[in-house]
Amino acid sequence: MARPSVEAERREQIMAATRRVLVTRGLTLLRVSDVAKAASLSPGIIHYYFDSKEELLRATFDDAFHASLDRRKSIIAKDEPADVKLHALLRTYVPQDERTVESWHVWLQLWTGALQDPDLRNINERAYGEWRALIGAVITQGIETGVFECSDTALVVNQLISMIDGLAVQVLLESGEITPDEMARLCDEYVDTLLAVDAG
Amino acid sequence: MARPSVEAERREQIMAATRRVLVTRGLTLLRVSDVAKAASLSPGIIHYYFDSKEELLRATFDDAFHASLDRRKSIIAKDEPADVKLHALLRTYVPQDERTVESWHVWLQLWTGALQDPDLRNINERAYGEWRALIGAVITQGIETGVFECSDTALVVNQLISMIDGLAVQVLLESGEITPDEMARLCDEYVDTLLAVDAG
Amino acid sequence: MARPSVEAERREQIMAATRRVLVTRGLTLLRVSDVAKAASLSPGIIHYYFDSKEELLRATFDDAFHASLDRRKSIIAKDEPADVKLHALLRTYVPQDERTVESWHVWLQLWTGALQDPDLRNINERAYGEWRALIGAVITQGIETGVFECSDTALVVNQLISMIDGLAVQVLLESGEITPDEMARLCDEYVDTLLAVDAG
Amino acid sequence: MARPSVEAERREQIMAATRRVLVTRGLTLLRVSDVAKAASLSPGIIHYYFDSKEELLRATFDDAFHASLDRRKSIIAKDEPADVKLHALLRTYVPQDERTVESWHVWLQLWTGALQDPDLRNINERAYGEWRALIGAVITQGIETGVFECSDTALVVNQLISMIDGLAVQVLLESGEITPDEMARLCDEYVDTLLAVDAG
DNA sequence: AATGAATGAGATTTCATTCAT
DNA sequence: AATGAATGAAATCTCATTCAT
Repeated sequence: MARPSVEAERREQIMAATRRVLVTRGLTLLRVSDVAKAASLSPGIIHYYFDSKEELLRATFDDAFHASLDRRKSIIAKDEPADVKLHALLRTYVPQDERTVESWHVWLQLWTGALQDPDLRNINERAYGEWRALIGAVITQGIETGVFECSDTALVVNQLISMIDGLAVQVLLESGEITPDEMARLCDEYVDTLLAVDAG
Repeated sequence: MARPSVEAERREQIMAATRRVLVTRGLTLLRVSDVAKAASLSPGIIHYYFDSKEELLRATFDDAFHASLDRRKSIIAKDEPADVKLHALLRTYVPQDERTVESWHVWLQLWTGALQDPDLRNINERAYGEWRALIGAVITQGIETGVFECSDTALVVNQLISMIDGLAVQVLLESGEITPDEMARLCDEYVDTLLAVDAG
Repeated sequence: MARPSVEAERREQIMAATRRVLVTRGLTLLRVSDVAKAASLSPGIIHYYFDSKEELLRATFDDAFHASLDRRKSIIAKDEPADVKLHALLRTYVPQDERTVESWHVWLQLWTGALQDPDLRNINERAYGEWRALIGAVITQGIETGVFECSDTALVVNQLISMIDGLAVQVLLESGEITPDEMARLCDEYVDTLLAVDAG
Repeated sequence: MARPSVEAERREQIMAATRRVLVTRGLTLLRVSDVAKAASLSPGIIHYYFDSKEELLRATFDDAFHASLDRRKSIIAKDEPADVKLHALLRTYVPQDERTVESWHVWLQLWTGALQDPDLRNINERAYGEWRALIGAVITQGIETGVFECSDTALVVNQLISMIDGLAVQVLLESGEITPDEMARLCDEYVDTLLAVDAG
């Protein structure tokens, strides 16, 4: 059997390096040579696998979004009560471990890049669609199983997702007020208040 | 009599141009020569008033934050019921008019810049402190005058601000789901639900 | 009586400032604005008195040379024995006091400038002609009055002047070996050995 | 087999070009792009091998000093009488051939650069230490073999070196009086007079 | 596949000079 | 006479991209 193409592996290696450089230097200061160094490769080879710096970034953003989604999908696939799953899902958004911090950095850089780039806006749009569906599914399941009560699921989903985004930014910026724990608490409280069965 | 120093005026002119370029090109693509052109000035003069590109951006971010704050302060200084003022305040955050869109662009670029720059993180930290105080004051006034009911003001303030931030991002990215109107509705609903007098 | 033109005074003020900047920053790094600052004037006025930076430097070099010469002429005009005058003259070349150090800085910058500029080479040529005549006159006087003995005055003059130049460079460069005192000693010894009456 | 690193060769190529530009334009007017053109390279590559213009100049000065020293060492290593070697050595300092002229240009630029730069002063200090040792060794050898007579070797060495420096400056500045031949004669006469065996 | 040297366009920054006041 | 703001050409330096090996 032919050895599986090194291409996929090398592309992943380069995108992983790109994510790390996005954390350490940000989109504005990112150089192709930084990525090469972070991947322990030569600058030249980057352009063998990616047509341009722009293409590299687009691919990295797209890849990061799919990886994030897959991670979350595995949580809601579990056979557990909806409220347990929702709180577990919320935890995965708190930038505490290195991987989550990295994901958020990539995401913030995507936002600013997307302000000027329709392709990146497109990635953002698809991503948010998926996330709304994901969280919406858990809430719906909760309503059906009687652990949640909610008259406007879409509204809660959008409020919750935007709250998560805004809180994550402050955590990343090392806000004294919004620590990772406080972010978790604020999200939990929102869910408990808005979706409580005996709220009425 | 000495003519009034042109310095303050010229600095403001350059920072206004910087804000416009931040909207059209973003932080990553912003060139000093773009700013000069936008300000109808020669490239050299930018460095006469700002030591470096970095310094120019820092000053622009700082200035934009103070201007934003002043605009909002004038709203809550008015002699109106707290709920009216709160909803009016929320409206000022919806990126609908050009000035608000510009403010949000500047703010998003500040976030990503701040991820790598302690000075910018500092500006963010001060800004959020002020905004929490501002919104907190309106809610407190509402509680005292009986139009709001709330057991944990700080929690609501933080949830509300983060929700605004997250929603604004999606509006700027031209999300099909989160339009300016929808952003306004989501904020209004949150306030009406969480601070309603007869919520219990 | 009309107040004497401010022009001569202002030109001297600017050239003095130029000399100071030549000491602190050197020819390569000298900026017109540095000179203006050192003279407590605005950058614009420099070009009112000097057509260009080049002209300013040429004038400064020329002026410095004449001032140096005048200072030395006053020494040999004194009514003293030739050997006393020669040793006194040698002392004035040792970069010990601030004015002499400044003169030498100006002179070294003239050398490097002159390597590419015929006008400056011309100043150098005239200056060395004058200095040879000056020192030659003292030695001749010494021979006539019997305190010196020398068969080739021109040779000694040229050896002595070049030695002074080479030693001054090392003193300015803070050589550990060639201190100001050592420079003085080396010059004195040369004169005492080469011009001694009973040398034969 | 790995091709031999191009780095050493390229650096030497660039420093050689730098020396040529120092001759034609001098330190003040030297541009990185001039060096690139003189080396038949693109401007960008200069900064690939040297961090900055300043670093390039420092390296060039350092390299030139070592090359000069090596050239002279090969002379005194020969098996010849000390007086022959000393006169041969003196000849190498007369700016007659292109290479010697270039060396002196570089050296004069080093002096003026060193007036403001401790690193360059350090190079000068080391260089003069070596040169004193070199000439001192030849004179000592001459004394031991009976061709020279001298009671204070250090004094003669310092007088001779400074005389060489001062004379070379005037030759470079195309003095009518100090031609290359006259420089050689003045040095020879000094040595013959001061080190003559039957001087006493 | 991979390297890393090389290119060259373009960015920031500097600064002599000009000019309105 | 003098200021200092403004210009604009040119300098240093950066870096995406190419290419010979």
